[in-house]
Amino acid sequence: MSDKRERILSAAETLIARCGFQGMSMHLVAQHAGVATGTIYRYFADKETLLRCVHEERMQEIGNRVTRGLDPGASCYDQFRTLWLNTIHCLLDSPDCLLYRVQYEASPLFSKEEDQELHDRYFKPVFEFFEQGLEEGLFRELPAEVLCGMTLENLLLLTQKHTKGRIDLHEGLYESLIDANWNAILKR
Amino acid sequence: MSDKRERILSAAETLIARCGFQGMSMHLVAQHAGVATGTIYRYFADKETLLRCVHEERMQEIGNRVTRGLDPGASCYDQFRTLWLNTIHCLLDSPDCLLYRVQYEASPLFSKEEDQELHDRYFKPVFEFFEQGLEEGLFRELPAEVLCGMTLENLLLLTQKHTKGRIDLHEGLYESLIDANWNAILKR
Amino acid sequence: MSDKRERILSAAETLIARCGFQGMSMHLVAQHAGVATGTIYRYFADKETLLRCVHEERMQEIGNRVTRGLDPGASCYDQFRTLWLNTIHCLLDSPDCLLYRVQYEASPLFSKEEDQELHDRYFKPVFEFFEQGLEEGLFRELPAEVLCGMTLENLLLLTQKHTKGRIDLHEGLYESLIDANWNAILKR
Amino acid sequence: MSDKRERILSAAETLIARCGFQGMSMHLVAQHAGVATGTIYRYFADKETLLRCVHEERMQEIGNRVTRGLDPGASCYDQFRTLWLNTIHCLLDSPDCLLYRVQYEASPLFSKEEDQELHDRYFKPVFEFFEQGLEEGLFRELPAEVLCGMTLENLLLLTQKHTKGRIDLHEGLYESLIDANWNAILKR
DNA sequence: GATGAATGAGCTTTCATTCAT
DNA sequence: TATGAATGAAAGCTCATTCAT
Repeated sequence: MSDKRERILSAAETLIARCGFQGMSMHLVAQHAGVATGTIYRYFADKETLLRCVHEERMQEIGNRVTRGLDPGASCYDQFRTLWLNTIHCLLDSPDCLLYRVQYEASPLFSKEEDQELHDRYFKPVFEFFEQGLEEGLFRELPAEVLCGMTLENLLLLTQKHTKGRIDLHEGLYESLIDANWNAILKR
Repeated sequence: MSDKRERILSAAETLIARCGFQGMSMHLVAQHAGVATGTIYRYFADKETLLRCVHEERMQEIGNRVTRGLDPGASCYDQFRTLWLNTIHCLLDSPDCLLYRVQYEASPLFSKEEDQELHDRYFKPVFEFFEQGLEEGLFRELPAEVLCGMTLENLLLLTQKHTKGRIDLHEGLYESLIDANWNAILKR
Repeated sequence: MSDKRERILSAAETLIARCGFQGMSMHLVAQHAGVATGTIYRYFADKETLLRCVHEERMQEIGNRVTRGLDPGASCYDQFRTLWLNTIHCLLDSPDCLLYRVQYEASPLFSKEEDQELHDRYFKPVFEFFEQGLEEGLFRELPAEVLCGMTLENLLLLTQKHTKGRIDLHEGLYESLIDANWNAILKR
Repeated sequence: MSDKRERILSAAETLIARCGFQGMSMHLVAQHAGVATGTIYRYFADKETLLRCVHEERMQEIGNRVTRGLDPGASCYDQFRTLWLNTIHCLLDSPDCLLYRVQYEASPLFSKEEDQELHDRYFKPVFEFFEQGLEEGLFRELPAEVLCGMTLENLLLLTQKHTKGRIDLHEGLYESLIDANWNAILKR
């Protein structure tokens, strides 16, 4: 039953976040998942493959959460709010995912091509939103990737600071932050 | 002679950048530094300590580069431009440093307290700048850490995208980016 | 149905020849035989037993081929020719079999007693031939095993050299080789 | 001190002979040699390299023993006797070496080219002897490799039978065996 | 101080064998 | 009977660390 596959993936994610990429030993993953070491290899060819699968699964999940409820017919600003709030909720809910992603992308496993493909697959609606705003002449003439980086991925840094305890990201700040990010990309 | 200490630190730095956090073995460091394996342990208690020292060195260097030429007497906007340009140059010059930092901060070595201390020590002028702007009522009423995150650390993401080849960060974009970041934090 | 037993034995044989003694995994055998892993254990107690059975099958087959067409009523020299030609044809036809046997006999599986028994069972006519020649006073007074070793098993070495490409064993050499081997054992 | 290298090689050889090629684990080798597992890897890159080194060392040793005291000025028959006696003594003295060699040559490690090179290096005088006999018109017109196989390597089989307890190779048989082998290759 | 050979715990991975279905 | 997912001992190998020189 694929229940085991899930448990292995989940155990791997947790351990990477907790012990770092190096600290994630297959033995530990097996223990946390409640299976024998050999069992992991029934589901994943090797450690690298397991790591890649964790990555892809998480990317998909994040993509889904960030674009949830996005209505292409709504006003540009409303769509922006939806994306922004989805993003911050997603990031605050699963801080492990941050630690994991950052390590994955810094590791030798990571390849530009694969990354591009995953983004295209799971974050397409996000980029389409920014492209649309550009076409309407609403946003600064900067690549959609840049606009996205300055307003949404940006939140990765803030939530990391929050997790580290250096800032306190409470709801009271959201409106000001949304406004700040919106003003950053608005054409003047 | 502390010449050896320097060579060890430098070798470690190079190896982390080249082979990743995991690829940096003490044996390799010794070889690159031209010393015996055991010699490293005269200068650093263990691998963890060596890694921490490399980290601190890097933080100091980056702090220096980012605040270089910052004139507290200049106009707020001019100071902002200086910080912004210093930051982007620093990040584009040493993309390895990004990969390194990200791995370090995600690793179990990293502690909030130590991190706070390093920031206080090496990035004080940066935070003082934002504090000053806040006092003058020029910036949005958000924590200095947040303002800094949205405008300078923000560039970490953009340069990472640049390195990955997903955007092209040429000088032609700088003015628009500075303007975007400046507008983000300006009180309205 | 014992059809499965046959398929398992055959798969094992093929795999040993192709991948070597070490490369033969039970899983692979099962796959090649088109049965489940566990099924093998219905027919053979364990890997060792399977290996022993493959060995015995091979010995029997070789025994059959070597003694094929041997006529106890024919002249001693004619019988010798028959054995010699059968042997070289058998060895050249299945060079894998050599590699297999050599590995088997060198392995801890191999026991003197078992080996003796197999020889008695499958190569009896060969030894009887040499015994008969001895009784007739035709051959040197050496143990039949020695006579056989010097003239027939001997060919194992030559065919191995042939397989390794160090000599070229073409039919043109056969008469001279038969003559050489015959002269070796002839009493003078 | 290279004392350890010797101990490791020797332990490996013994274990291969005793437990078979597969039974020789690096852990066991380390134990028998009285060193730590990691120590083996200071002297040999990996298991394969260790195995190759054992092979080469033994080939050299056997080459030396077989050609010991060979006098190119002596009569052809005397030289033959020297080679023959050297060979049988060498083979009977170190039966491990047989088990080892046979397994090595049957393994995937073995390459024709490497084998050829080792033979050229360590058994040159043996082949030169047979070549000389051929030039003098003394021997049958068969490749030197074949003549050597029929008379000397041939003894490998006999000593194996001896070790297995199927024949008893005592000195009383030597003269008859030498004569048999000599007659086999002599031109008539 | 400096060396680097030696250590051995710990890593990833394989595979003969079992057993619930 | 037959299955094949699951097991876990054991394999080859690495590397942070020590210590006799």
